[in-house]
Amino acid sequence: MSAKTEIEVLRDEQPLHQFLTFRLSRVQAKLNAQANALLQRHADLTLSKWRILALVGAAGQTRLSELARIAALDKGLLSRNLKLMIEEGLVVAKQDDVDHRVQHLSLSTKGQDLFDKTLPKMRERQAKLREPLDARELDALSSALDKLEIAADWRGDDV
Amino acid sequence: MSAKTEIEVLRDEQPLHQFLTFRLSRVQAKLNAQANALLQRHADLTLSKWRILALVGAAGQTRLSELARIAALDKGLLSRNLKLMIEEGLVVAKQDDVDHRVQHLSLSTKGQDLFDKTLPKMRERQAKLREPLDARELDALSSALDKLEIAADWRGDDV
DNA sequence: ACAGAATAGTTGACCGGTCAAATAAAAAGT
DNA sequence: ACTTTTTATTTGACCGGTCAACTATTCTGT
Repeated sequence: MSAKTEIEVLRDEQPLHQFLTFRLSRVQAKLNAQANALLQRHADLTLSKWRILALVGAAGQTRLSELARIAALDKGLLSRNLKLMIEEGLVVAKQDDVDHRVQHLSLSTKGQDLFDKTLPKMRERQAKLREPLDARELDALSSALDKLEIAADWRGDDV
Repeated sequence: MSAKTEIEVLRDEQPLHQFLTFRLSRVQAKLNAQANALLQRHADLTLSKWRILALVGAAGQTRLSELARIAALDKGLLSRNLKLMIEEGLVVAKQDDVDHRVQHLSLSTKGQDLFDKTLPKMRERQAKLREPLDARELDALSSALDKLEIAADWRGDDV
């Protein structure tokens, strides 16, 4: 019984393209491209901008740091995108007059309109994506994502 | 019964940060960072290089276009990374002598060694990631990924 | 045999996301 | 009051991934 090389084991038991993370990143890339195409076509938005639009909209009023915290988005990314969106008149920023560091962010009417116009399309997409999944799968997927997210925080110092 | 605005509906029923795709991209970003950190620490590899190493290793002998097809990786990405990996002596490229366009790729001994050295760490990580998931969840996650990948190919021309 | 399509791979341009440093203001400690 | 630390945001540098254009070679159809 000769020992198998790692490569043979991999080939036999779990080809790379079945690694959870590998598949995940493929799927995610595709979803990303899909969303970007959809947004471009309907709203002249990038995915990042759409997310920020939705986050600001849902929050009603926030600040950059809160968005970064809640959505785990990069501050730099937020700062740059918000700057653009403010220039485009989608978001309004109002300086706090007690703490001069913070800006209060909210959607302009234009931003709300764009959001209201776009959301149904995105909802429809979400529905299309969920459609092939039954309730049990959705549920399991959801809890699996939660657990993966937690496991992804672990820095494997012992491995 | 006043109609709710889209924003209210969103807030009530399905906040953005619960959108499947949003969570997916967050989880994926974290997993990515985790993998990169692990690889940096143990093997001086990027995630892309590791994947290519594993793909070439598992295939035994391939060509760029085959990798692109199988793994749905970008040709440019592959070309650049392979060029580096060939320089680093991890991969050997041998020109086909009938079709002068194609290069046959395989791992060098050094590449194999690196792969054999790294795979257990990566496997351990995969195991750690799967660990908190029960069989039902793993199963659902797997089939959900397949279904999502299919659904992600749909370009919503009717939406 | 030859023109045009297809295929393999490389390269350049660009863009989004990430990280770290810089700036600025406020809070906390002494 | 004054130095240090923390917090909020901006900016610069960089890197990976994507897309399109380009080169080189082979295949196909007439």
